[in-house]
Amino acid sequence: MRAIAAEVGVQAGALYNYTPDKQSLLFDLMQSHLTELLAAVPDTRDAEPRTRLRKLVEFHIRFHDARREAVFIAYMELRNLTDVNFARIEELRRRYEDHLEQILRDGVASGDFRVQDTKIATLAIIAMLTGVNTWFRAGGRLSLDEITGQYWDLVRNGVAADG
Amino acid sequence: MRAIAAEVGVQAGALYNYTPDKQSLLFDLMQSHLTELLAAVPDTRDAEPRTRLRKLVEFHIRFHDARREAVFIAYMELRNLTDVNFARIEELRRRYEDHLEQILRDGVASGDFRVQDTKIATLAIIAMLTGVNTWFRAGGRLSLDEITGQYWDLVRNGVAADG
DNA sequence: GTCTATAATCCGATAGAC
DNA sequence: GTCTATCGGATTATAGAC
Repeated sequence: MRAIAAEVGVQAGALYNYTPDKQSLLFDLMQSHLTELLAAVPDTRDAEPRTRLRKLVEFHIRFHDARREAVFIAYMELRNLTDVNFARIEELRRRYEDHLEQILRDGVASGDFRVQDTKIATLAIIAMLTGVNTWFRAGGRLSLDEITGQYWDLVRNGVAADG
Repeated sequence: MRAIAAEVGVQAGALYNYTPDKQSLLFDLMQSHLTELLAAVPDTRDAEPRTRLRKLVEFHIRFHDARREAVFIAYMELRNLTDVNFARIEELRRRYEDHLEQILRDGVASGDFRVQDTKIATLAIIAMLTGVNTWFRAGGRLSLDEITGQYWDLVRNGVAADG
C-alpha cells in the first residue's frame, strides 16, 4: 500500500478513502482486468472456425501485451485472494476460456479442427499464448506481429484436421 | 522462515544453522530444482527428431507434475532473487530450453519439422507444457498419461512439416 | 480528502544460554 | 544444534487534526 501511495503521490493512509482494504483493491484490479478482457473479446460468430481462432489468437496476444502489469498481478497475486474472491475471479477466467473452447468445438463439429478434448486444447493454447508476456520485450529481434504469426502457425497446425 | 521452521518442526532461529539467510535458501532451492531438471533430461541423441520431441514432452510433463511445489516456487519467487542470483537461474533455465530447441533445429534440418523460428517455438511449447501444473489434479476426469498424449498431439501437429 | 502519528502485527535475523 | 528472547524494520490499517 505504501508503494502504491508513493506511485500515486499521496501518503498511505489517504488510499483508504478509495478502498476499504488491500484485499478489495486487489480483487477490484483483477475483476476489472477480466471484465475488460471479456468485453473486448472479438465477436466472430459469423466467421469460419479458422478465422475465428486466428482472430482470438491475435486478440489474446495483443490484449495481454498491452496490459502486462495487470496480467502479472492477476497471476502472481491469485494466492492472496480470499476463497470467495478467488472463486469469483476463477469464474470470470472460465468464461473467457469458454470463448476459445466454443470455437474449438464448432471447428471440430464442422470438420475444420481435429482435437481430442477441447477443454485441454483450450487450456494448452491459452497457456502458450499468455506465456509471450514472460519473455517478449518491444524492440527485440522480432515484432509482436511477427511473433503472433508464428504462434498462429503453431496453433493452426496443432488443431488442424488435416495434420 | 517461521512457516518453514514450523513445517520442519524447529524454531525459526534454528534454520540459520543450515542457511545464512533467506535469499540463499531460495536460490539453493531454485538451483537444485533446475540442476536436477537438467540432469534428468532424457538423452535421445540417437533417435529421430519426432521420437526425441515426444520423449521430451512426456518427460517435461511428468517431471514438473512430480515437483509441483518446486515449480511453483521457481516461478512465483523469481522476482525475489538478487540480480546476480536471477542471472544464474536464468542461465540454467536457458540451458534447459536449449535441449528442446536443438531437437527442433535438428528436426527442421532433417525435414521432419517445419518451424519458422525455433526459439519462439521452444518458448511456446515449454509454456504450454508447464501450464499443465496450474490446473491438473490427480483423480480428475483424465489421467496424466491421457493428458500427455493430447499435448503431444498438439505439439506434434504444431511443428509437423506436413501440416 | 490528505496529512501525521501510531496501533497491532509480522518479518528476517541475531545473541546468548544450554 | 536448538532453544528463548529480542532487535530493527516492515506491513496494513486506524485515529484525529486540518
